[in-house]
Amino acid sequence: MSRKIFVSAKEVAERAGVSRSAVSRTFTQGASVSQETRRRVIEAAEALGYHVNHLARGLMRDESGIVCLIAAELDTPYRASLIRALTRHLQSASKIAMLVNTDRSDESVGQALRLAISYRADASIILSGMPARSITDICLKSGQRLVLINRDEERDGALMINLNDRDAAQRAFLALLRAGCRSFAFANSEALTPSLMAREEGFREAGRKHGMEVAVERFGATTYESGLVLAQRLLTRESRPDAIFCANDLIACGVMDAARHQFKLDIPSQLCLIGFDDIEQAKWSSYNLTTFAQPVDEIAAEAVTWLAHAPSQVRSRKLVAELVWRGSVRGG
Amino acid sequence: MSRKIFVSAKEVAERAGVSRSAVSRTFTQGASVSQETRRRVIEAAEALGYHVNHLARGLMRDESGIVCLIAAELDTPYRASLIRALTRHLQSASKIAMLVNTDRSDESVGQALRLAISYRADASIILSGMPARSITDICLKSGQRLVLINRDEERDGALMINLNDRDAAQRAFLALLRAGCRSFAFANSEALTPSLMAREEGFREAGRKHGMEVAVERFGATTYESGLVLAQRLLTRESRPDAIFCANDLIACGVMDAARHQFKLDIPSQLCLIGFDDIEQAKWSSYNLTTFAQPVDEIAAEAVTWLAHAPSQVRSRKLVAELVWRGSVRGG
DNA sequence: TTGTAAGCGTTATCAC
DNA sequence: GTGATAACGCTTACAA
Repeated sequence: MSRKIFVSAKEVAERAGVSRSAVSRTFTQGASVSQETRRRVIEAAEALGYHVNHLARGLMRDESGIVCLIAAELDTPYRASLIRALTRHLQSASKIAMLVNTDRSDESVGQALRLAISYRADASIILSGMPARSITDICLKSGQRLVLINRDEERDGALMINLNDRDAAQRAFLALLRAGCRSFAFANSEALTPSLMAREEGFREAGRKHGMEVAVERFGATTYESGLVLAQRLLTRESRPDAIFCANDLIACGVMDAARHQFKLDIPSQLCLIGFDDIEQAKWSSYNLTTFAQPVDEIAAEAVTWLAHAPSQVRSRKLVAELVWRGSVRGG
Repeated sequence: MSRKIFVSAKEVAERAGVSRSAVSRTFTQGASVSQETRRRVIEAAEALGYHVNHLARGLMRDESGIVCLIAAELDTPYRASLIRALTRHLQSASKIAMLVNTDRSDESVGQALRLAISYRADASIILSGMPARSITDICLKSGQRLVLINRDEERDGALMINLNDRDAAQRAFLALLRAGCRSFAFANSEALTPSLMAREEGFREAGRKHGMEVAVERFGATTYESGLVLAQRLLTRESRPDAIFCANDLIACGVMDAARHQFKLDIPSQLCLIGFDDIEQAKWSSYNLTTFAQPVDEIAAEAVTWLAHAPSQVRSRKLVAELVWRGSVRGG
């Protein structure tokens, strides 16, 4: 099929009139080569268009330089920004990202992990789903690093990065209470992921603590469209909520649009809304959404630092999502 | 640092009581192995957690299975959805995506391409920027496939996938004209990419053809925020436009928000708007934007089909972006 | 500093 | 169908 003919170190060596090892050393960090040899090698390499074969290099070294990113729904705003941050940080650490698109099933995550093993990835970063222990065990036993972002199950030897979802939800409740809201609701999807559930439970718990009922509605995927449906359901209840905490910004935008355009409610005077993630659209003036900011860059930095450096003792990091005050809650 | 100890074919062979070649054949498409041998190999492999080393395999075969995706601003809605589509299609073709995040500079694209060569990628797909000919020549000479999406410069041997930006822009003009608009404007960024410029020129040309002046404003990056500024500039002109064609949806959303919230204009009765891309947010009821839909899935399918199959004669594909009628243009 | 030689884990070729 | 053996392109002792 495709006849690939890349130039090899041997050819460079011949042209430069040195040995193959000299070429290798020229392109290896901290190897000892004389100025003169290096110069001649570089020159020949340049002329021939030589590039070290990382496949072969990965065979010898115990680092391939590859890190596997495993995620579903890559085009979701929050996910996309996390992937961007991760690739950026990885590249700064001289690693390269392999991107595997899974559906939500744990089976497909397992498949992705197998792929990561096949390419001898130095690490895998899992953003969606939770693979079976059998496969993560192989990863870890093989010496592959594993980073779990916003998953709750543990894996010995893996790094878990989590947010203070529960606390944030409680803060959300307090903020809404202070804004004078009396009837609280939580708009969730049916995805039931750890972080989404933690937000729901945190919010419920805060309600309980203050002796207030929290209406909870769950529907479909974690999308804008679900937000529309959720608003429909919540805002037609006999005791209509005047405060809705949404599982994430996408849902919040849907809820807001339905509340405004369908129920003709004014935000925030008749309905206060809080989201989660602080996606780009939350800042858009049509939404101007009060929400919790995911520390995307910090998450990426933590992950990459951990997997690039010595296996430190830290097994779990909890980062905080700060409340960003905008216009969807009174006062502030 | 990290002690990686993956299990090799040799170990599987020993455990299964067969030769290394038997193991290799078991995992190679269309190799001849007896039922019995295969069974024993699979069993041993399973027990040991063996996975074929794609690095080593890529060394022998002339296919690594790796395809390099090169793009800037990965978290932009359109880009993110294209990346999602590409990874999905690549995976269906048993390829794996490597993701390289560039800034807009052509230099960084060149770096990305070098990386692609280093990992012996079967192909590179460029979504942003345009690398120097010197480096693309190396790619092509090495037998690496090259796909350019929405770039205008040619590279012999590469596949170019383009949209009918010019025609679309002309259609946009006609649609706005038919809606009764009298004063036309184009809101562009300063990115000056081929597709953005083609849209601008197509729109201008259509105006000229109908003897109408088209106001053009360019500002900043291709973002929502730029849209806000562009609206500011366009809507304060002495002859305020009642029709604005925007370089893309992000800008359109910004223009719309500024027009509504700042200038208190009603869409579409006082101002008609057309965007480009048909990002998720264009469907959101706050925008309900009439726009051209990028055939994202088709683009991805074209690209992957081409690079997975025999080097067909086709060097360039022009796909069409269809106009999606929503509520930001009168009539329709 | 340099070259020689022995791997790394595969697959492809070749006898059997 | 199977098992040796020779690549593939690189890194790294080791000896010079």
